[in-house]
Amino acid sequence: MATQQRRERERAQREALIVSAARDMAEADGWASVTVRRLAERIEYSQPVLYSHFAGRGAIVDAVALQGAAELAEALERARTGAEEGEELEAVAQAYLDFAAANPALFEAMFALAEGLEFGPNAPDVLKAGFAQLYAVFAPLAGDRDPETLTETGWAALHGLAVLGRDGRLRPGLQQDRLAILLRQFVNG
Amino acid sequence: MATQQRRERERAQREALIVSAARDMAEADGWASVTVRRLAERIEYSQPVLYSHFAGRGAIVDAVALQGAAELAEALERARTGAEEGEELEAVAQAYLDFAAANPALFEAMFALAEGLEFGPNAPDVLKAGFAQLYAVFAPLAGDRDPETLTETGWAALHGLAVLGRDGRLRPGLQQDRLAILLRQFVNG
DNA sequence: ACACGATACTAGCACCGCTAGACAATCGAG
DNA sequence: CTCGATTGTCTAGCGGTGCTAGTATCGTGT
Repeated sequence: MATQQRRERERAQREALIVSAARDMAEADGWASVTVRRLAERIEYSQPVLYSHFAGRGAIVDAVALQGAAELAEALERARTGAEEGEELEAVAQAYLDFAAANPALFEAMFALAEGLEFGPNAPDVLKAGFAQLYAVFAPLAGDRDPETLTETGWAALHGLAVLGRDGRLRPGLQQDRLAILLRQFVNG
Repeated sequence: MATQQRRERERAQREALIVSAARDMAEADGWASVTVRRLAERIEYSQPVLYSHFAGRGAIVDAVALQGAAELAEALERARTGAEEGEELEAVAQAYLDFAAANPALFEAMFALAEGLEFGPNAPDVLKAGFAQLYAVFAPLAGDRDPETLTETGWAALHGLAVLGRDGRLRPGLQQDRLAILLRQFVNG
């Protein structure tokens, strides 16, 4: 019946609403302030409704993290394909740092909070897509070394810059300089 | 009076007991399982006693993080001074990764949980001491670049390797290869 | 011996994640 | 069109959390 489809559509819409509300709240006041109660009030439903969509609070965080992974992959791809020839690495790396700086709570969900977000061989496609973007710019530098290992190394270096920078553990205002240093190490190695 | 001193000594001892108990529990079952109630039961005191030592649960985490910073600084220094000439960088970098792998909960406290742990100019001495160890091995590679910025970059790269590796986001068993790649980029740059 | 100050405790607050059971709205069969 | 059945939502409440006010107890100095 058509009614059934409308139901499912509305349900999917509400699920998206939950995820985006959680994300907004986290980005505004931190993940600690994202409680199931407040989230329920925000979307104007009672708490059990949330549990009909997600297994628990953790699953909501996971959903936000997954959304973040998708957006990150997209941002990296946009940066790479939109870059001048020969400047893809700089563009992608910059996009990674920009993404982390622009969406700190989202980044936190992806790399600190999410428990059910699998990496490795069984990782969701969006994660693999993100890694593929990094691979596309790092692998050409591998030479005789394993390109995947080199990509992992480059990613980790970039990631460290992002997280330490976000937490105020590196001197502010010098992120560009650090990125320049890092990339020079990689293109010259 | 001498009694007063004994009191203070016992008090300091109990404070250390709290910190080490929290650390042990976190390392054994994760930080989520470190609740004030369980911690109180573990040290065989009631909860308010904890609050006479620390402002709250967060302050206990901070104390653990500070202890971790001290141990990390010590481990790095030991690695550096104990290394063969010319291999200080490898030794220190390896020590950093080993420390993160051996004390995941401690590392989490330091870089994800601690809220009251200041970095930058007002950072506690132990943190500066740790950075100084990194500076000692990275700065010589700076050439015409700012040695502090290069150190920050090297630290970040190393840190990224540590955290992504710890969370299972890089293929296991290849940490050595990645470190080798990373260091080669830095010594050749 | 006794009053006093320090110290630890019991009990309870508001809030958390989560869920059982009651209730209402919608659907399909006759 | 009516009436069970099913689906969906809500109210209320459980155990646990961080934290604290008020009470009792203990050791101390006079």
